[in-house]
Amino acid sequence: MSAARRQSEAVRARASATRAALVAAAVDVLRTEGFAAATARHLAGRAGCNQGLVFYHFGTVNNLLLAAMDEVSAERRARYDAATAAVRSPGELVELAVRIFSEDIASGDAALLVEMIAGSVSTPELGAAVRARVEPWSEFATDALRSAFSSSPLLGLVGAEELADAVVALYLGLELLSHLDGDTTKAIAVFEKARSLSALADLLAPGTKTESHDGAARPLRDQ
Amino acid sequence: MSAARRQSEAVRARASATRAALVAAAVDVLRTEGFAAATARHLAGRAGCNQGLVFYHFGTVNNLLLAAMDEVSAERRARYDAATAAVRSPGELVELAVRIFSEDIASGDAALLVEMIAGSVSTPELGAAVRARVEPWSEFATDALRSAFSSSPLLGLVGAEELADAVVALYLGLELLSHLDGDTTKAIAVFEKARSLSALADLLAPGTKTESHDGAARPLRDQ
DNA sequence: GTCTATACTTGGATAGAC
DNA sequence: GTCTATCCAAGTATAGAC
Repeated sequence: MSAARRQSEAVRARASATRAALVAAAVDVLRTEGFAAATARHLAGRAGCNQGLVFYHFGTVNNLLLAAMDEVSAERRARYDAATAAVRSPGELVELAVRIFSEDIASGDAALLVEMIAGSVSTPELGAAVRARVEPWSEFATDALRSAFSSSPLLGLVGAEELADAVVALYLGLELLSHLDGDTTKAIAVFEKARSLSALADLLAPGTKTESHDGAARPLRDQ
Repeated sequence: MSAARRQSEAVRARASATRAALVAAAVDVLRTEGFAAATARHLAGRAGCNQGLVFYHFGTVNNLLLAAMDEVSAERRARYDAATAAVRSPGELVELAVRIFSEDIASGDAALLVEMIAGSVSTPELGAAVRARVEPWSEFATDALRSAFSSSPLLGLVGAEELADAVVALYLGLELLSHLDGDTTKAIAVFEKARSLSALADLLAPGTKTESHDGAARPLRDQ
């Protein structure tokens, strides 16, 4: 390997580190300080690099924010997919949803989403891009519901898409309320009730493939 | 009445007209262009007056935005109170909620609320004031649920506060989704399903104080 | 690729004339 | 009370040295 080649790789690595630092800073700022605080200067400061690099690497601040969305979307998708694979009943899906909602509100991932959607109201050029990044989550929720509720009569009454949209809306709305209160009391209380309702539903629907679970999601037969 | 007195009243009237124009402009901008677009210059332009008057009358832009919140809160509260007084069953409350949600998403009142909550993330000094203006709506929803579901077993299962918070969260979340899509298709679909579910619930809960009404949710036994 | 410096724009807020 | 003029801070974006 030539010296020139080695250097070009080092340069490339540093550039990619800068890009990653900027994306990480954008994720962090969107999570904790909101859309309006996500300025080029502030993000570059957080990333420990110069303000001009935002424009060099991403062209515009908006593009950096979209890259931040993509970053967390990838993480979340991987987590969610792994978790839904183990779901075997409506009750387990509710249990999983509660866990995911709690984690995302605590981590700020939900806040990031809300801030980008709400921010895109005042930044029309973000609208389509943000929409394209939120839509997959409605589809994900729809699929998860269809799979977990396949033997339940519920989807015959309400429809998987509608229920999925309601769940996504609840996710976003609970994030707004949690931020407003500065704590997750309300969200947690809602989660608890959802849990007990779903347990009841499992009892009333003997035709489902429910197999029960302990605290988190483990099937009974493994105990 | 002295000439001086007449003039001072005219002056006062003009001042109050300016204040009202600024508040109306703030309401309009928050509804349609979002939090970030609500700047002193833009609002004054909409109100047809000078930018400095924002600070003369309200001290800060934030105070003007809070006045805008108060304005629509008063309107909405009057409308909601009148409508809930006529509610006599869970089904009617769901019907009313659907109407209110639809109206508020169409008018932008829901958007105004969402923008102020999301905007307060980046403007911490707004946090407490916005919270104080949102909290009454959770209480309103709690009262409406308690009253309409008094003879229903549902509140024994989930609790009025938790259900109210979930409803408020759904309201906020559906607004976010509706804005994102640029239409209210998803929200309307969710509403339709809520309607059919509540009709079913009314049928299954014969102990409720349902007394029928024209509209869409009339109990079967009256037909 | 990264930095410094800078041009340009927009926004919050105040002073002073009317 | 309202307007004009202005200050100052903060933002986006680019040019050019390293």
